Amino acid sequence: MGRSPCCEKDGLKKGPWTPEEDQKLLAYIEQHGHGCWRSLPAKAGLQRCGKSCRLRWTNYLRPDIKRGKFSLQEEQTIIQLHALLGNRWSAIATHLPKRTDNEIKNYWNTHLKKRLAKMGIDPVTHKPRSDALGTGGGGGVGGGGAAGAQHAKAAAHLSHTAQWESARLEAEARLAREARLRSLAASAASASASVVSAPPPQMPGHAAAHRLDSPTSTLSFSESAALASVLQEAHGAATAAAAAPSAAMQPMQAYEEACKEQQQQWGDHVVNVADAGFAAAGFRGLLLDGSLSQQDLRPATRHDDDAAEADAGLQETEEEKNYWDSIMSLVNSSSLPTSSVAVPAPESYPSSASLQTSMAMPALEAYSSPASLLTTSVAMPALEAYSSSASLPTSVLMPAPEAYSTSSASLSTSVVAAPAPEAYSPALDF
DNA sequence: AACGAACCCAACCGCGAGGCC
DNA sequence: GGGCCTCGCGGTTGGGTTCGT
Repeated sequence: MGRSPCCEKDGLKKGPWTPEEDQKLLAYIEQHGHGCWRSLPAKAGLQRCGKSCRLRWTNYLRPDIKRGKFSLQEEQTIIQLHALLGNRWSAIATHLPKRTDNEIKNYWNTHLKKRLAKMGIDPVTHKPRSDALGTGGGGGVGGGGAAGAQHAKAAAHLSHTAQWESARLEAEARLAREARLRSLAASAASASASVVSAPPPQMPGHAAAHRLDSPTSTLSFSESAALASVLQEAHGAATAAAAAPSAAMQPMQAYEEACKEQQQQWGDHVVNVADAGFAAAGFRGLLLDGSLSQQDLRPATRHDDDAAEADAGLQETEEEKNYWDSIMSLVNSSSLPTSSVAVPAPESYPSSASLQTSMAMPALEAYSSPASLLTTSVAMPALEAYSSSASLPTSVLMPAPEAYSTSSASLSTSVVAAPAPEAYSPALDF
């Protein structure tokens, strides 16, 4: 309450910015940097509060801002990250180079939210709408209870995953910032051979040169690449899984319809239904369990004893499946930048279990040094290391958030402590 | 052509976190 | 340790534009 008024001083202008004001602000920042936002308006000759100036700069005038329509890949990224992070727009923005959190937020609210709603998906929970009817009232005692328990478990997993991802993002952000600072310091000290790799293409090089960095663009490349690698590998594993006996796949006609609709609505992208289905299984499993769901992959036959329970569970997961199928179909239909991200061949993932191994290690490796965050090719481990069908314990795959403490040193330590891929023997198979 | 509804997006507002004194 | 200040974030607003009748 003791807060000092920011924009309430008399004489300070509010509302839309004029071109003259933009020019003044731009000229001042290009010459001096923004420094202290509070004192900037007076120095720049603007009748605005510092907050307004900062907003105008970060959301509109910043030179490293891409304007215009969002690409399909950007939409996918937003949807997927929103499922993980919720309304943490700034965190989401770090994955989308040249997009501001405000722009993403607006795009979500005006486009994506409605689109998901149209598809019958709750944009808040990212679960099918009908889900609420099944579990909300707690009406079903028998099968509904089992389904509800499963759902709660899945939700808990998802929540845990989101927390972990959140902690990971923060750790990566810190590391990336440190790495870039080191990089800048190194290049300033010596113009000779570069110690750390050059800034990635998406990085606003000129902004860095002018010390006009956006606070939200520090790790866009590394994080995007890391995300892309995970998704790409999920896809790769799914492709391999699709080569397995056809009995392993459940019919998904509704999903096929959704895919067709999406193809019409979202653009003319090729969607391999079987492929996407398994990719969905993989990605959904990753989100909910940190592993591929056996239910998704096992043959249709099962024991009679747990048939009823499994039916209930299936009904539950079928809805989730629809959602993640639709998301994964988008992933499937897009072309990820394979040139920048080393992607293992699908053959490297002979089973669902190996998916766990392969998906975990690149991410872990990526944290092994701050510099590696800027060069994803360095981060990728040897593919042969992941050919075994061994599954990894979740604790190894996903270190507890505490492992990603504020210091990069402790992060590195925790990563180094993880066993080498070879250490994951087939004995761990389920 | 006119009007209202719906949509879009830049900008504002309030709050919390972190740093500094 | 506590208060103040600055900054960044997320939710919300409101004015301009587009669409439908």
